[in-house]
Amino acid sequence: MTNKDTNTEEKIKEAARKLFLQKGYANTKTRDIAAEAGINLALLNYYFRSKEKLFALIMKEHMMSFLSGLQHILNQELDFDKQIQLFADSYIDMLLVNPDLPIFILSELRNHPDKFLEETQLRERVHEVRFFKELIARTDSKVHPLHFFINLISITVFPFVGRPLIQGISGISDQQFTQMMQERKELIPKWIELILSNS
Amino acid sequence: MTNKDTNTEEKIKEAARKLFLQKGYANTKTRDIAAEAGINLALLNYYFRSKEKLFALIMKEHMMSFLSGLQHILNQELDFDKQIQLFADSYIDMLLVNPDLPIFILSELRNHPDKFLEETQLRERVHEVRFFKELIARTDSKVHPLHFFINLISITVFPFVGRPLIQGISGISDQQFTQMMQERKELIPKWIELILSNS
DNA sequence: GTCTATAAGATGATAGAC
DNA sequence: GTCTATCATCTTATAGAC
Repeated sequence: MTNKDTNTEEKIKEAARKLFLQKGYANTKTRDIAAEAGINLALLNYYFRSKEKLFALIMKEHMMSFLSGLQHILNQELDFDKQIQLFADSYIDMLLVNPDLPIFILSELRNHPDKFLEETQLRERVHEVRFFKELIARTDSKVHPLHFFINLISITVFPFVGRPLIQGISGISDQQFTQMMQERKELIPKWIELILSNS
Repeated sequence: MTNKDTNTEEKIKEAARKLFLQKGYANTKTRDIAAEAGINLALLNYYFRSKEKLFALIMKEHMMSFLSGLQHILNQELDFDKQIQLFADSYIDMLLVNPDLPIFILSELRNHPDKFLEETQLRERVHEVRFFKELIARTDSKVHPLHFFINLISITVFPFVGRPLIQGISGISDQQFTQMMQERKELIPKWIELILSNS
């Protein structure tokens, strides 16, 4: 672990993370990864057998970090209100650091519909946790509780997925965009509470 | 126009629409398009010069239809409330027919950051219309009106982009998903009104 | 306009020397 | 473990016959 950064295997992974995230699987060439890592093309296959195996590794890693954040937050022993605040706050912070993560995951998920969902044990990891039980208790029976979870994820994550369109339409700068996302950390909990308490 | 469907040029375009939408630019091969169209590979280049030129055509077409719907709805001479209802209703109907459209546009937009935004004249087409003026009038000065537009787009469009995750986490069937999207046509206007009237 | 054949280059992967 | 050289295949695009 001392020379983790100069370790060849780790250098390749680091380069792969960066390029796959930026351009997706199909647009990233093994030669690009080798160049970015500053190593020879043959080493990629020596360490990871194939482009596909390397990708599966990176993809799983990204999905895990995306979901374990979700899982961790939603299982916190906090008041429901605090939990939503924590969710918006920490998830937006994470997205400001990794703005390309959602579009990467969602567009690759489209190309491999089942593969990654299965091996991530998505449902087992996020389901039946405190948050959902509380959510169900908070909603009347006329509206499916999932609607509110969808809303929470939507207004938190979509701005990052739709960023080019949002900036294209409104003309706001990168700095203004970041500023607005910061504002949403406080606004989202208010909006969600409002919607929940009037349903 | 009589034989529009048997017209070779149109057959190629139709095949390209289907495949590009489904798999994106990089994952679609010119051979796939030719096969899907039932014609020879050389004809693709005869009619459209290159894969890239054909793609640019299709992409622009999709963006236009995505945006002209938006533009048309938002410029309607209706009460603000009715306008939001019309937006949710007609946009969700469109998305139920073209569920892959948002992820296609957004992931290709990532790969060609500026190209398509410029030639679509995005801002000119959507900006300064009735809807936004009304939106600004409805909000107090403490919160940027764009937040509410982002919210409207988010809760309408994101479920389709995040569909694999949503179904993966919740385990709902395709039919249940469609059912919930139908429900959202009435729910979204209520939620948006609620948020707007309490800001 | 439409086809077959093929050029020209890109790309993933491996053999073999060091 | 790391490199160079190379293979085998895929992919876009074009030349040229019909």
